[in-house]
Amino acid sequence: MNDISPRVRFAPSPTGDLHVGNARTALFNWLFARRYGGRLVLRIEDTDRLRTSRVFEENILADLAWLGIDWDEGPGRGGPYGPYHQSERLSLYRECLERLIAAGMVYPCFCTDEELEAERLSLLSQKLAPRYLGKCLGLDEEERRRLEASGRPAAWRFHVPPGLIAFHDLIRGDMRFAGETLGDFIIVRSNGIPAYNFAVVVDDHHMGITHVIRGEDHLSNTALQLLLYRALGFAPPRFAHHALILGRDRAKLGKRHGATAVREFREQGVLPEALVNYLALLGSSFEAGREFCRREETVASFSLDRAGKSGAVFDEDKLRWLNSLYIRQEAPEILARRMEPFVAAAGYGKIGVSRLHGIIEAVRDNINDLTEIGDYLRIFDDEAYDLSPEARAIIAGPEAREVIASLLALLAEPLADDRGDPEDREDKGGRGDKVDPGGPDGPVAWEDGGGRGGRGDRGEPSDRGEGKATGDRAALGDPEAKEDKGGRGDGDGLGGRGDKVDPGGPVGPVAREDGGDGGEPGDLEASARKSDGPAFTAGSRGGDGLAGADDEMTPSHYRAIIERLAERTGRRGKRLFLPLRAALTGRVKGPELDRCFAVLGRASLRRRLEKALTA
RNA sequence: GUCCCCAUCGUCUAGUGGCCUAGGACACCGGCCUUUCACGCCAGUAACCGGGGUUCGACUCCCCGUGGGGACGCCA
Repeated sequence: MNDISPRVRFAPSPTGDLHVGNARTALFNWLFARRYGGRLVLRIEDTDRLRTSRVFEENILADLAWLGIDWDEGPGRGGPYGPYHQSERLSLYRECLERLIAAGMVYPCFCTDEELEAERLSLLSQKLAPRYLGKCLGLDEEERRRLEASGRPAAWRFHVPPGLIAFHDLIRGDMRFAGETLGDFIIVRSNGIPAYNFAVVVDDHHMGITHVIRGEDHLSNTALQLLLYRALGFAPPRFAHHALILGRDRAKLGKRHGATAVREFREQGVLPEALVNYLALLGSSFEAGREFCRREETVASFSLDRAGKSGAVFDEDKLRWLNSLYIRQEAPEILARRMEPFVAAAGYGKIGVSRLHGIIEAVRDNINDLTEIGDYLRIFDDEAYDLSPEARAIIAGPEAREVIASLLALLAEPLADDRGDPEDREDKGGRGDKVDPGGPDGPVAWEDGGGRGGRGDRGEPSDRGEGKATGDRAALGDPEAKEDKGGRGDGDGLGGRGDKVDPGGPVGPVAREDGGDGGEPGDLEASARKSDGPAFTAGSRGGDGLAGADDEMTPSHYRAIIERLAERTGRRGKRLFLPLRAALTGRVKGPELDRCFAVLGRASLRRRLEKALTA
């Protein structure tokens, strides 16, 4: 075993959910261990019998796992320094206590809570620091024996010797405390269970911890612990105290500041990668002013001396911003899987995979957290179709009705007209819009693809980079395809009202247009955006109102249709789009309209337009 | 109250004596792009807590104030 490699630990007490502050401490330790090839020990500090709960412990472990913070030794993993629950290490503490008793460095204290409280108040009223004055230290043998005989339980206090206690903190520099100001503290309670400072020292030493990285709120405990190391003859580890996370009011982040538990963020649709990124960034900084930094890179560049010394306010806006970045570049399959619980929560648990992918691809640029998918699922759900007051107001205008009616008419026209040969457009290079939807100037869009690197998903270009032609079923390079039962390639006719036809449906490739090549690290934030989505074609039946499009019209087809609509009505811009958006989605904002069209499909489109007209 | 820590835009930060007329990001505000909102792109508003030193020269070093935070439990 090499003594060079550091051993750090994260030691939560299972008395509540994992708080982001603690999660950040855990992350720092994890980062430190990974960065320097050390080991992370997870130790459960369950010495507070009343508040400790098994459920909390399980939740904490689950939250750490969710964050991707794994430990090398500890619950569930074992290790050579176990057990890893303090409640199972009582004999060890007992031994150490005996040694201190033998050395005469501790004494039994018979003071009651009331006595202690009275002393505290008295000191406070004299404007003195509240601390134990050592009443029981002066007990003579006889009194001591009498108290013991009376059955009064005694706690053990460590007698703090006068003198300077100095140490070097890896983050804050040289630190010094005067022993005189400390007051004797309890190391073993009257119920025989060790108190925090004692258990920590005994465990950190016996577990071979080399670096203690924890919050600044433990700074003053360090002095006490150092005294214990000295008394026990243990070599102390190195210490690093990071600043705390603050709430908007600059006070230590707590319950009154809203969401503070990792669990809550998870429920709010925050991705673990985003939270980890944010926590690593908070009160610190990556090199070169980077903000978006994946785990691996964070590990590679991690250093204790990049940690700031002052408290940092937790900024949910920034967390959400990072989250939106991760949502936008996450591989579709993974994103879809992450969305599952939220989709189910919105009541669409049975939606078809390809259908879901289509919707996700259409809206991912519009959402900042996973819960927002619910809204969009509803928008695309025919059964939930409903006009918001704003939408209703827009549709009420005669001009709007005219636009809607025109689109309806246009949709009724022979398909041949607006359907083109979709193949190829979104090929990697982006160029391709051949489509030519029946009109002279076909859509000229999608010219962006070209030089812009893609969305820079460093790492997993292949999963999404291959823009696939849409019309062609064969092209489903979509890995997810298999999940769609029987993606048999039915004819492309729109003849069949999709519902019945082919449940598995042609799976629209979920890929995005961009070339996966782009992405040098760092360009994500500036990556190219617009892409013409895939054809959100026919979907599997969901059993809910999200049957899916009944044809294979792609966004580009619809662009062409919209173009013609513009010609016919002479309306452009918001005078054209707003009524359409309102009528189709019932909302005034949302994903690009052509994508919405494609997701809905022609039949649904018509039904909605008709409904809007009669609304 | 005592002890300890901290102090650059609203927020997170870069800055380690001259490169600073202080840089980046979020948020905000404009503009552009998109035949619409959003996304994206471009630009803008906005900070060195105060006072003394040290120095040829301080955001950077020292001291004192002030402000904020943390700790003062038989919680961890």
